[in-house]
Amino acid sequence: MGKNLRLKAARAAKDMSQKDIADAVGVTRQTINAIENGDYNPSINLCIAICKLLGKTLNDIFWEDEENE
Amino acid sequence: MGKNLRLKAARAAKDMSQKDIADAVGVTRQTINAIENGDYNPSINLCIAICKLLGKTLNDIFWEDEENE
DNA sequence: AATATATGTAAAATATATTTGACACAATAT
DNA sequence: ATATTGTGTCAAATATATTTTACATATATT
Repeated sequence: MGKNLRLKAARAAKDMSQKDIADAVGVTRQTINAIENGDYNPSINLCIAICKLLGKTLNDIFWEDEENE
Repeated sequence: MGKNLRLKAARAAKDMSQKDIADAVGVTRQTINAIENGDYNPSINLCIAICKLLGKTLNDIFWEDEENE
């Protein structure tokens, strides 16, 4: 899978580090790093928690269609 | 967690059984059943596969906001 | 030069998603 | 009556997400 640049951008927009996100949603820094780098396949609940923290929706960050791919 | 009635409805709209969905996305019937009944926390890739199969987006089926909750 | 923060990565352990096999029940068809 | 399809559920096994610990590099700071 490719990198999740939309996540990286949304995080940058909030000026939060990977560790900030991790602490806020209750996972480790490595998990957030792996998601951003597209290394794996997180659970939907984790995705939802990240989206809510960043003020985005699932489609904003994790859905790929014509507009963002 | 509560039941995922939006998934159940989208499936009904396509006249597909739980097993039909399961076979099409490559998981077992029990997994689809558990997701519909809100028993657990599927991976985002599985959610995406289900959405694409049903012609819906992540927000349609798995995102909870003011409109659908 | 030394310290701190942010990121990338890896191996082993643990938690949990998912499978497999099974049984039950209701509705429908033969 | 019995066979079939769709659903709900459960226990044990397997696959994989996530944690823990650790090391490396780059950048900024004192």
